[in-house]
Amino acid sequence: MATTKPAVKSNGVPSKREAILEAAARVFFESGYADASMDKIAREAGVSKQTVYSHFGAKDALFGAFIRGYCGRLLEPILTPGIHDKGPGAALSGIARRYLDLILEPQALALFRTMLAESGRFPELAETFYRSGPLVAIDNLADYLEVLDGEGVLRVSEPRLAARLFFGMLREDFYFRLLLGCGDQPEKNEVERTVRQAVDVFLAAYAGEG
Amino acid sequence: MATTKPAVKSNGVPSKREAILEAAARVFFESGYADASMDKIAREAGVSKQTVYSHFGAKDALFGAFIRGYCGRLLEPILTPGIHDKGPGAALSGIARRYLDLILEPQALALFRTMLAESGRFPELAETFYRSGPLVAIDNLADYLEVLDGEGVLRVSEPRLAARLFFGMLREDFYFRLLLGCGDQPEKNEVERTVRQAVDVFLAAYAGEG
DNA sequence: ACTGGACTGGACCGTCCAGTCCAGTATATA
DNA sequence: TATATACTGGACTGGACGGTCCAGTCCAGT
Repeated sequence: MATTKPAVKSNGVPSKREAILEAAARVFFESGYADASMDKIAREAGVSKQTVYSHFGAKDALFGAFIRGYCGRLLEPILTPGIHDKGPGAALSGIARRYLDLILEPQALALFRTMLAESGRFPELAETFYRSGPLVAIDNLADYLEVLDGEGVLRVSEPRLAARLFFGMLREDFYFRLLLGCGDQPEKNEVERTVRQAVDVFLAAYAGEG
Repeated sequence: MATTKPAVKSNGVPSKREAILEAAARVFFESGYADASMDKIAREAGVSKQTVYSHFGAKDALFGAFIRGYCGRLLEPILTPGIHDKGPGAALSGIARRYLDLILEPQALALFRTMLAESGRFPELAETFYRSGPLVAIDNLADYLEVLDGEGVLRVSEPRLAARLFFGMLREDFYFRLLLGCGDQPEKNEVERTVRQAVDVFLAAYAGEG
């Protein structure tokens, strides 16, 4: 049933389909999957319920479209090229800051919480999410580490594992606190302190004797 | 209405209250909060629905009792004394292994997933969970690191942050994969590899020049 | 023999929600 | 102007679930 119209009509007005997707995003972000109602999504989109159903067929399909739409955009801010030519310290710090900014943002937290809650219901979606989110970040850093190893700047025998440890350090504990909803957004300098410490640890460990 | 009977009667037969709590644990582990039905819990407990309600009053109260009951038991296996007198490498490895065994266990994963999903509905419970789970582990390791720093074995200027980074490294990535339900339980040697690498990184970083 | 309290089993209520149906309206195209 | 298409709005179905109610059973203690 899902039509294949363009997201935005030639006249610049977003199509109904687009309006529904945006409303769905808002509602899913706010309520998760189970507590989001199709009535509310229709109301938010300024569209009748039937229109929602003729575009997306069912709630889970709408949810799938929403997730897939977001996964693509997730990592754009991290994958900025050109940060690699300032030396490993600056590069790692830059990657770290960008990564934390991304995953600590309330919307990203809400999305991740929702994915966790519904991973049982949507195993394939969880997989998609993982592949287009966390995994890409790891792969990217691992590639960079491999280059550094090749140049002899660092000694990293297992770049993928090292990358995973690095991101793990960054998330450290307040990622969980935020997911659990205890504790507020961290202060700028808390983030900075974590970044500095993690980068220091990482560089000290992989400097020469690795 | 909640009676204060002993968990197990003098004749060794578990009381109804106990049976209900056990059934609730099973059902909540399996289905989370929202998808668990009171009818099912009553059925599993071999008890009438009314009995459940006369013991616990409401679904959220039953859930609270269940969570609080588990929080206490969570960390017992980590806090084994006597691992500290084998040198930092062995001690850290021991702590790391125990920690991973604990958090990667399916039941613990299910509990954590449920807590994340319901943290919005039960903020106080989430806080309780955090305090009696992750926080205790961090505090414990931080204390130990402070001792090591005092003895001059390591140079750890911020023990709490260091502890958080250490546990973060251990969780690295497969904790997320497991939470998301993609990827199976890790092999024994995968765990071992992560432990070794994390301990190496940590020791290298905090060895002398800290 | 009687009492009081725990328990059963099942009917029942109100609510919420996904998904369907339909009669009517706007719009664009031919 | 006629016809097809997209859409509206609201009524409706069917089912799940939390929670209540109640008639009746069981049993320990007096």
